[in-house]
Amino acid sequence: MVESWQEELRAKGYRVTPQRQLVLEAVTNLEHGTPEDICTEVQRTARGVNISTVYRTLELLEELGLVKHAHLGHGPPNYHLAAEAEHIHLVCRGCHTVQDVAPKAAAGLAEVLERDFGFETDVHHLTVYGRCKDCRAT
Amino acid sequence: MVESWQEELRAKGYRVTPQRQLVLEAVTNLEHGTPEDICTEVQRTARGVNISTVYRTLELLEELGLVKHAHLGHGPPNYHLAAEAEHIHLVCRGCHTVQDVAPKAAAGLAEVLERDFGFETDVHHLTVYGRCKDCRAT
DNA sequence: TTGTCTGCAAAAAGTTTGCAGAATA
DNA sequence: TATTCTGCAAACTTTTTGCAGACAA
Repeated sequence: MVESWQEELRAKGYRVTPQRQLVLEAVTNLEHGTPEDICTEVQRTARGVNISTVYRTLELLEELGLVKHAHLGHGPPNYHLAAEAEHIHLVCRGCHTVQDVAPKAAAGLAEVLERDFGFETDVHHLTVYGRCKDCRAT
Repeated sequence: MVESWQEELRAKGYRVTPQRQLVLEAVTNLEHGTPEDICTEVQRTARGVNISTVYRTLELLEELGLVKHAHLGHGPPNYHLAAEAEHIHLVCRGCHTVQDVAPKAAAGLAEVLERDFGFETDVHHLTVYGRCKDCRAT
């Protein structure tokens, strides 16, 4: 059976707090968000939640395997639910939009890296920079 | 004919300074380096070159197309010569080492993204996270 | 009640900017 | 000589940490 994450927290000696629930909800709602975004989202419900709590909570949730993060360029990291289907991020260096793509596009790459270098690719964390369709047209 | 970068600088109204030459040499020698690394390398030759000069110079050199940078994870960006053969970075999330790989490994990925999404992949800027051979063994 | 968690404030790390003097063209 | 460039210092942004009081178990 699948334990709830709350039970998992308690089992490990951590505590279930409103802040932790709110941060997880915010990550769920935003789909992709920076710590700053998440903090803002959380504060729509509960004012006064501190940014440092958001950082500490994201670290904890990532340790538990509930959320993951990716680096999408210059800015702060980008968090989303680990439960979401894994995907590749396409970042356009023209308009800075982020597009999600199914991981099978990178299956060949992962295979080559595995075979030739013994490298296990974390496809979920793959970010591809380039130019999107729209920016190439203009 | 190919102009030297010094002539290109002058032609654009910029000036050729010892600092700019040293930063470019440092990027050449280090192959991969953060602004901090580059600053340290430069200071082996010329003490007193300031980190802010390094940042300003890297920005200029990138604008001229002489260097490029990639984001290899949590830390600061990583600069190298644009003239170097393009390559993919494999970053191990265990030991944080960076391995360079020929871009042809990503040819299939680039092709799929081009065909299905009209996305032009900047292979040079591609960073793949995962676990290296050594870290998987232990 | 016990020990963890939070908010606050301060410290770190990385990067940018303003300005006066130094250096290039 | 006329600008551009540099070093320094200060400001800024993002993230981390220490600590005392608040809260979950």
